[in-house]
Amino acid sequence: MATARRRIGIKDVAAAAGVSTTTVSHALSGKGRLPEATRESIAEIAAELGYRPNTSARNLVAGKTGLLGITVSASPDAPFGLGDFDYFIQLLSAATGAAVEGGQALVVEGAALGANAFSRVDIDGAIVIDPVSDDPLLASLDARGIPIVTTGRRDDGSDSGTPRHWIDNDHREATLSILDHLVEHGARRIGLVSTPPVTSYTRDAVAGYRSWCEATDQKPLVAVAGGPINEGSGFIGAAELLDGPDPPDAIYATLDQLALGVLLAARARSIAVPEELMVAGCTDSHGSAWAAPPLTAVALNPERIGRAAVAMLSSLIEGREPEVNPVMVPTAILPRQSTARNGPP
Amino acid sequence: MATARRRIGIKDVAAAAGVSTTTVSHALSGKGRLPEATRESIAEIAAELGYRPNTSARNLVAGKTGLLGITVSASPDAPFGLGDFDYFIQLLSAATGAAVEGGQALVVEGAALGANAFSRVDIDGAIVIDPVSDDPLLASLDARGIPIVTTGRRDDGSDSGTPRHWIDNDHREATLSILDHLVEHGARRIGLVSTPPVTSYTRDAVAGYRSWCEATDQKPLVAVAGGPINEGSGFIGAAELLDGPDPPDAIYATLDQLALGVLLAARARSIAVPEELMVAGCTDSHGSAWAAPPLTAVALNPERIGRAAVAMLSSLIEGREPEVNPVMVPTAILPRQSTARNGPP
DNA sequence: ATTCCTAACAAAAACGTTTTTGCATGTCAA
DNA sequence: TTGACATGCAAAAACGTTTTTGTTAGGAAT
Repeated sequence: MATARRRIGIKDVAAAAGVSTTTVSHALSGKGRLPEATRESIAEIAAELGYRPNTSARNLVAGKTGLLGITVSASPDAPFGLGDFDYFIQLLSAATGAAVEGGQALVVEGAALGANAFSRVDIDGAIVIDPVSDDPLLASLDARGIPIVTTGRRDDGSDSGTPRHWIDNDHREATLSILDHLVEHGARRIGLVSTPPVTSYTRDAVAGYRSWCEATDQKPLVAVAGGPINEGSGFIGAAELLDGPDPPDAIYATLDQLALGVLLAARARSIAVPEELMVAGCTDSHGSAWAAPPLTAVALNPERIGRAAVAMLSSLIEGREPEVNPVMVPTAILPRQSTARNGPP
Repeated sequence: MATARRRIGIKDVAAAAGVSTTTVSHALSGKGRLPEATRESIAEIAAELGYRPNTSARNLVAGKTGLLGITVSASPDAPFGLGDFDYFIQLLSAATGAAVEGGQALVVEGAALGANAFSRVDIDGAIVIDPVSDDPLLASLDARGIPIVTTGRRDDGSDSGTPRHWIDNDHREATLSILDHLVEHGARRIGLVSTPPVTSYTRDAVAGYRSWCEATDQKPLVAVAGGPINEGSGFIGAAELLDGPDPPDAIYATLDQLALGVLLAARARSIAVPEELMVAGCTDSHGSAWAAPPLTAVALNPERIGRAAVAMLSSLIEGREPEVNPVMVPTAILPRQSTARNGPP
């Protein structure tokens, strides 16, 4: 019954409209010189017939693949999966949504691939999340001439002349404001637990913390959690501070996973949170929200970051310089019980 | 300095090898009739030149888009995001990985799109996760003649004659074994908290539970948690059982989120877990692992499901009937503290 | 010696678009 | 009245493959 009907092509539209394929193409793309009336009538016929242009054919003449790539940069010392962090999930979801809405296909590559990412599938451009210092992936993409948008700034020693495009939060500012938040709630001595400074957000947070220490005339109290990025590392980092000669009464961790580890370290020592120790982390997550007690977090707006990255990359691929670059996405503090020492959060 | 060099095409290879493009194509694809020696030498030259076939051109002649789609089916009454469930994330990661390894591009569509999913981006085939009854998306894909692999079985009343392809766990068996696990650990009265039976896994779990009740001569004790799938619904469902005339001393929830809600309900009533109430949930997640106490879970192996789905869909697209269909993926019980009433989990 | 077959390759068509070039026709200015 | 120029459209080339259809040379069979 259901006649296996051919897909409607530009030729069918042309035939139906009594014009050439050239004219249809021009009418639909807005190029060429055609009277508005012709354009409209052709567009109408195309819509009636349910014409959908063949993407492969388009890509072929455009010399594009029609694919955007997204991956997260990873340091070889600290491997992790895309699903390990709520932040990535939210960013990816948003990016995926934005791409699909724009009729673009976005392919996600796992983190563990290093420079081999995007070697199997050809892409028109790439979004690289949180680039670590001198990631060979970036060099490889640069060499292939593939446009890149990073989420967080890239740092490869010599600024190689190529213009940079990125989305970022103001992590320095965010750090200052969470420190203020802690002080407001009664903190007297604030320690920092961070990952090694391989990403711009870590460097920014540490820089913010140090400048705050200088301004308030305190000695920085920093633990760098090496190894895998998880609760265990946070636990160890927190232990270093809590068991040290100058234990803090508040800790800010540059990642939610670390903050959860700090919470565990406090529990192991029967230190009451937030009464004896306030804890806050960067990046909100299910884990932070459901922790005991719930963790105050710096929200980074990964949804906006993801959408902005796709938009910026699309511009680049079309050969337009993006209107705004870099894009700065605002942060916000989500006050929860873990910092509610004086009254409600 | 870096000469912006053209991309190597099949013509370049042909020229370098002193043969026609036809011969190169045949040599590389294994088709046509060529002596092995010629094939090899051409392959070598192609590799030397770094030849990579243009995907768009290939797709154009093949009449394909080169894209696989994946989305999760959602009931309009219970909307959720892709990132809401660890299960999806793990499945998606695995599917993405499998696709990329196979040189395929997989595009992820959000859940909230309903039948509109895949209307913006053309795909060669689709993976639909946990299809809900009579999802219009499936009908729409069927109508467009797009091959479908489902994760979990589809149920659309009349079996419409079209052959079905799916990956699944044996949820009935899994349910029986977790019930056994609970009994072994001292449960006397086991209740079930489930979502409405719109997916095959829910129907299977409920069916398993009911047959177990029948076999053990008990009256089923079931709470159906409507509305959004989250801890709140689990809380309400658990309340219904715990505050009822026949309160259970163990609850199995068909989703980890519900199980977390059960935990909260127990805490709200000062019911000790696992001493007074054992709790287990289907699907492992970060939340389950980090809950207080950690939740015993039925692991579903989403990684294997995701990879199998991509493999099966690829077969279908190439026009081959998959070797195994359906694919059944084994489950396992992850014993944790929430069911450790008698001795260690 | 002719015919027939096969091996080894090449020429050309096809896929569905976009883009470039070309060709009428009409309008306006000189 | 003749060029110059704009307008409205079509023909044809191009994108990089795969696939279909030849073509040639050589060997075997008659």
